[in-house]
Amino acid sequence: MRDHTGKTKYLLLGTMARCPQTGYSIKKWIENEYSHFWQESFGQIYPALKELVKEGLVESWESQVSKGKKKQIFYKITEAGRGELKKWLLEAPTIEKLRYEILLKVSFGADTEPEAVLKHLGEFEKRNENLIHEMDDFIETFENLKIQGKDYTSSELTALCGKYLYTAMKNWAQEAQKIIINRKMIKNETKDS
Amino acid sequence: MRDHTGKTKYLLLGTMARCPQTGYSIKKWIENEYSHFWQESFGQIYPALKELVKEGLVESWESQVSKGKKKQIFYKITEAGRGELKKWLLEAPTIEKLRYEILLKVSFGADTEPEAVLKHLGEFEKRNENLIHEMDDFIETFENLKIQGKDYTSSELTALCGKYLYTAMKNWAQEAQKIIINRKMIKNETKDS
DNA sequence: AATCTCATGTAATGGGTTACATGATTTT
DNA sequence: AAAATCATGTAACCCATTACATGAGATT
Repeated sequence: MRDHTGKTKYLLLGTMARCPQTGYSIKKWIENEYSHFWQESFGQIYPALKELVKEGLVESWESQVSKGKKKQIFYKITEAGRGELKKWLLEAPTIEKLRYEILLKVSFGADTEPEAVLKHLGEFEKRNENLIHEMDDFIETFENLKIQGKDYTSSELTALCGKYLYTAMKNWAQEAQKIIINRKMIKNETKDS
Repeated sequence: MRDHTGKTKYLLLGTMARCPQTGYSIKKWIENEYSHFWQESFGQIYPALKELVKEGLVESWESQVSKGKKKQIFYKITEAGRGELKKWLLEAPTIEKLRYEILLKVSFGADTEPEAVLKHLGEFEKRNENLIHEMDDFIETFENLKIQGKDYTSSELTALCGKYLYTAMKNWAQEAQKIIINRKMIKNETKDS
């Protein structure tokens, strides 16, 4: 009885905890809400949904294929599903493994290709700056919605995490550029003297 | 002529750019130097090394199996290998995909299981705090080595990135806990009144 | 008419970890 | 003598992305 789905299963259950979903709506939801920290493809989602039905954690039904309606399969979390979700929520999250290719390039190239590395760092800085703005916009939107009485705490927390993370990366990129430039200057001085 | 190895290839070339290595020494090197931002398993490293030899990017030789010496296979980067490494260094690094399971849990659980989420966040905060200290120790070590004339810029840059990142995550975790607690209090007040 | 988005799905491939196998040498 | 570390490697498995296939409905 293996799993085939890793954490996908719980992500699906989590989105369904709010309201019934289709595979497609879940995909869109993840893209909007989590794309910065999580991603799922259709190749994962559709088989995982079927698996969840088999396990009795969700129920499904097809939408009436009447005029002007395309086929849709809706999925709703069951009580057993809520139990499974809660069980997972109580477990300690696994420690994330990061893979920042830019760090490898900085690491290997700061000495041999400083110009290229500086360019990468500059672009990295800019990208993170843009992401910070994105997060700010998100947060503002949520603030406005909150005034209208709706609750967007969890979306806000996610966006806030993004803001902190991207700010850190932007600042690091700036600092790293300074260090590399400094080092280059020292080298050149030594060479000249 | 496919690749089978993703970025592993370049990591191997990068480590060999400094000095010849064995598969084992590369593994240890990565664990010490990059474990926070990159990881490779033997199952990746050994086949990739053979592939690199086939491609003419590295040369290999076995150490003499004389008394008190176990078999080791050394790998040295070739000129073609350096060319390949440089080519990769000039390319823009791919955008990293993050997967923070804790964010999913915060997202799904802030409402239904606030206590569990607060616990996760507390542990996340502590873990990141420890990592900050680790990074500080690294940086200090490098500073001392620098006084002795050695160059550890790239290691320093990596550690600095870690410091920035882990600090951001620690701060976010603190902030997130505050927000959740606040929200719980407001909810309870509303209920009481 | 063409194209875009909605909607569901499968197969191939890629990339990576884990478990296993083997054996020497070093440390306790 | 036992355990840990050094050292190399393979096979199984897992997880995920990408490409492909299909077709309806909406838009340009």
